[in-house]
Amino acid sequence: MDTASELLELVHRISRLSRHGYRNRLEPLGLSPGQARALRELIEADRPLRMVQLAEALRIVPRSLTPVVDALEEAGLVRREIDPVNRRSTLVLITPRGGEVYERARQARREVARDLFGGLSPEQRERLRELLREVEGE
Amino acid sequence: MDTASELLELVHRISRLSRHGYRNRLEPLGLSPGQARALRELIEADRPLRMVQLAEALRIVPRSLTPVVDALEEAGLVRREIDPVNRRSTLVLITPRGGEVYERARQARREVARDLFGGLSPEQRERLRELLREVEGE
DNA sequence: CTCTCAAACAGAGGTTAGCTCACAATTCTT
DNA sequence: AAGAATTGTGAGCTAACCTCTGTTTGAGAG
Repeated sequence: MDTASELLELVHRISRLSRHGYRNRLEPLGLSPGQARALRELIEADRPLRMVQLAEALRIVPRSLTPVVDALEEAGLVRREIDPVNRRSTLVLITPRGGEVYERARQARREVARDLFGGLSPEQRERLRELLREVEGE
Repeated sequence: MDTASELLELVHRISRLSRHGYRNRLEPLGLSPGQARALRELIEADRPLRMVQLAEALRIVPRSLTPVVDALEEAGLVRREIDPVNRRSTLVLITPRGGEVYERARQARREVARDLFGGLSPEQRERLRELLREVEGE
């Protein structure tokens, strides 16, 4: 097996490991990894986003975002609001409760990251980050 | 965002990219990535495997393997056979056609790997491999 | 100012890749 | 011989994606 193919396999496995750990740690919060990611994009944007914008940030098609936001809204973590300047659009806003839950989700993510990458030295992590950015960047 | 958390995100994105590319390239062969992986484990084992063994190689529970093997059998790429030495067990065997299709799947995988990791020098790929192996915990 | 076209979202329905729990057949242990 | 464990699968669930359609709304052409 050539190196590149092995890399493919390694990425697949590590991604599965991380999803698994993430899911477990988020479970007590009632969040799925996808929901946590959506919440994070909203927090990081630091302003309400339209569905299309949020979908783009998550690199999914808008239709796939609908059930994610449905669940978050159901849980009272975000709110939908019609965009006053363009009534076709829906703005997604974080509620105070959403902010609180996100803080805990962030903590969970840090723990997973430590579980997974804690075996590497800071220098190794930095090198890994550079390499992966390179891979993602084209 | 700390480095470890960013690594989590990068792995997630790259894994999605690779799955996507892999799926596209396998589509003409009528294979899903999971089916291709099962085929590969069988080929690499170079002997018939029991369901449990194959599931273990793929790191999934046996129940999840059943529909994968169903599809491969349906397509005539593998055959199920009762293990003569233990009639509870099912052996999964590759058919000649399975071997042929796998050759093309392997080619597809190499192409995806090149698309994804082709931007790295051989030394970078090697370093990346070492780091990811470390993370996976051999 | 209307008329058409495009954008934004959600309904309906599909796929892959997992999971658990329950159960029948078989084999192993005592 | 009886009880316990192993093996595979039926039934049924979830997450995370997708496409195709249809409705509402906005924006630009004439």
